[in-house]
Amino acid sequence: MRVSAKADYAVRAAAELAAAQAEESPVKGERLAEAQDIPLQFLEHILLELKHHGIVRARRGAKGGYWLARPADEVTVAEIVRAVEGPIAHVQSTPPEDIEYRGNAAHLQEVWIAVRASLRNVLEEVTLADLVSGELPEIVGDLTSSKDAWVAR
Amino acid sequence: MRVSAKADYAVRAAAELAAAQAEESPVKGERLAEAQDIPLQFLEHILLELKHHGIVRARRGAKGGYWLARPADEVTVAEIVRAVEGPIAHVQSTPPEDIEYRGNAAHLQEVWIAVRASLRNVLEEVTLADLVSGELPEIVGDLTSSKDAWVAR
DNA sequence: CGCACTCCTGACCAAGGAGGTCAGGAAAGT
DNA sequence: ACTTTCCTGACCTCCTTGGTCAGGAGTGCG
Repeated sequence: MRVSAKADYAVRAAAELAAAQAEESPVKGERLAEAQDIPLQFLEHILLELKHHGIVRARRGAKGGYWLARPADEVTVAEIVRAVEGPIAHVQSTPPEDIEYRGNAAHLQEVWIAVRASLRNVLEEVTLADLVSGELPEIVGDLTSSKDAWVAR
Repeated sequence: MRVSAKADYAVRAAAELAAAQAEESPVKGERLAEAQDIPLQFLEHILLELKHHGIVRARRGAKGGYWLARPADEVTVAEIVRAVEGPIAHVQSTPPEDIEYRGNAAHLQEVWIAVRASLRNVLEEVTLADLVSGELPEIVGDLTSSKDAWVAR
């Protein structure tokens, strides 16, 4: 139930690309790496994965670089996380809807389904445009408004 | 963002213990392992962790076994997951409230906080008693009622 | 007491993932 | 031709996952 460095890096780099969408020229990997303090060579692997998933485009050579394949308000955080981490909220590497629980754990499946749904409610609502502008969807505001949400347990 | 086998096993075993709370004698590890089809020796390690976290108690010898340290309606799924997996929704192994994001990713922190809060909303609401009875809290019903929640993406 | 039973503990192990680095190749521009 | 930048695969170290194995220590019973 943790977020990997890769996913964190991927979202941050994508946020930079979203912000740069106005400029009509691609952004170099080096600039992304510096802006977000991410190891360059590792970042390029991540960007390649995003490219393979159709989230990002790239061109090589002088004046080359990366840019978003779609408008920033059509790319969700969920997409990016899935591109680099795989499916969200799998249990033992299988999707919760495929698991059959026995005995007194029979209803555990519904709990894991609910967990996945609640993650989706956040991650699929937030777009890169939201992230860059800081105007996050209502659900994020609701969830973060409680003081409780900001303390560890 | 996945649920480990260990966490899944731990919750299932705990559910069996919750159901057995009426019988006034401890439950053997072997019986738990068979009821939930969990490798016995692995399960005993897990039960030991739960014991160290004060969730479970145990006695050895003939007529020994495990039982819940508290009533089943006072033990949440969140507690069990934390006992075996550690803190929920950490990013790069640090809690989201301790991370400082720069540049265009500045608001990413709020997103991860919201992710954690939404997980807590589910995992801290569901108790072992809920799980065994099948009468899950309202929030779980809300989240699982949509057909959408049951399909992969 | 002695013994069977059950939990308790640490060591170990194979496979894979996390989080990178390195070296070289292939397109694009000038 | 040459530089720039992405593209790709190989490699690396450390840690986690999902276990197994061997033995020790407490508990109850005859």
